[in-house]
Amino acid sequence: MASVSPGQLSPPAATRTGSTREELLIAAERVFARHGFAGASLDEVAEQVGIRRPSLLHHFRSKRELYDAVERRIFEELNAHLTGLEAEGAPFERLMTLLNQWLTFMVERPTAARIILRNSSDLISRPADPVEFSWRTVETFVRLVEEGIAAGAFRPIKPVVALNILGSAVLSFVCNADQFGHRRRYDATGRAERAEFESALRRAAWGVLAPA
Amino acid sequence: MASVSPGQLSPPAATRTGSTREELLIAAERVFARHGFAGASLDEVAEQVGIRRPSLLHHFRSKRELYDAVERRIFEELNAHLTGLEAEGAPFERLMTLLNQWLTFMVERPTAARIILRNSSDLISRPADPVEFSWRTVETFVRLVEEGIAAGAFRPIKPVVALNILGSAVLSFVCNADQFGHRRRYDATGRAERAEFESALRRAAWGVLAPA
DNA sequence: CCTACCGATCGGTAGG
DNA sequence: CCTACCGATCGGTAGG
Repeated sequence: MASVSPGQLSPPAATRTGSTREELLIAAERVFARHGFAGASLDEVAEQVGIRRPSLLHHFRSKRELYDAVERRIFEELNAHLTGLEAEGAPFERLMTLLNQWLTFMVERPTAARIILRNSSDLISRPADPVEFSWRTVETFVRLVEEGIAAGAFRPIKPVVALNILGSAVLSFVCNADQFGHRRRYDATGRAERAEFESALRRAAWGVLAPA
Repeated sequence: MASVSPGQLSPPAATRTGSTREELLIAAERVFARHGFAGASLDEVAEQVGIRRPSLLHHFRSKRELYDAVERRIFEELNAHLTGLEAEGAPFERLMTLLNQWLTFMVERPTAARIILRNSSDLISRPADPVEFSWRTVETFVRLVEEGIAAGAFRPIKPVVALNILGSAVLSFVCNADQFGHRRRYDATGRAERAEFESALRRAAWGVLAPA
């Protein structure tokens, strides 16, 4: 399967690291994040890897399949990034650990944040169940909230209400850095900006969840 | 300009209320909300009004111009929907008035919520300044926060941080009703659901803004 | 991994 | 307001 065709250029990835499939997923995440599913073109993805579209379609049989693989990969790596949630800490601290790990992941990977946020605004992107890939992420959050309620540490709130407020805040912080006009632009990767947001997010979470 | 062509059917809008331009804007908002800018087709918009695409392009010279008109209309009507903000109430109550009016508007007009939320995930949709249409809405929120800070009623927080958390919460509440899987589906127009969200949003806002 | 090709759909224009 | 048409681009396939 090793290619020996002479016309191989592969300008983007110097020294050709990783498998072609992996390179395609990375390029596709970038392209889907920028243009959305409908606006993305397979030609652009293939070009970034230095191959042609039919070769891409040898690895992924359709645009939908490529998109699904990108999304699955994002949530797998997000979940793999989580640690310390099973510990015996206080429910609120465990929830903030989760939120801060989400935040770290999204800040370092804004393409993922864009793709996940778009899931909220795209009605029909998912043919079947919209949680096909995100359910584990959602369940982790919901479980922490439910355990906190059961322990009397949180008020009895519907977990998705808290998720709507706190989860979308993380995504918006990352995605909106350039969306409020040049006068209000900020750097989501900046230390001070992150610290201010993290502390505001913590206070929001406490307001939402603190027992009455 | 009154059309007398015999092939006129106009099945969607019975009794032909409103101008064609107005009908096009309504249909376009629905189509753009569902498919996004790239995924929307002018044929679908025209068909919903009972005309052909070239006739649509007589009213709006391009897809971009149509989209811009939809977005401008949304923010105009959102701003027109606001009342009681100049009153002499406490800063926090004025801010909650604003947020609750946003919430009412978005719940009653989920197509607008979807289009605005997509502005966060679409990087390149706006050629020039991303706040071309939303700046007045953003400024209203920012001003209320700044006045609250000046009055000592709020802690000194960067207004966009509060906007990221509280504004996106409103949009997510409306847009995510069906995005957490059928087991966690909710009705964003329901009285109880709204009441629970509104109270959680208020507590989140207080957590974010309350003086240290 | 490629070239060559397919049908479908797109936004937009010409002209009346 | 229409029909007819334009070039461009799309996802996907054939075949090697």
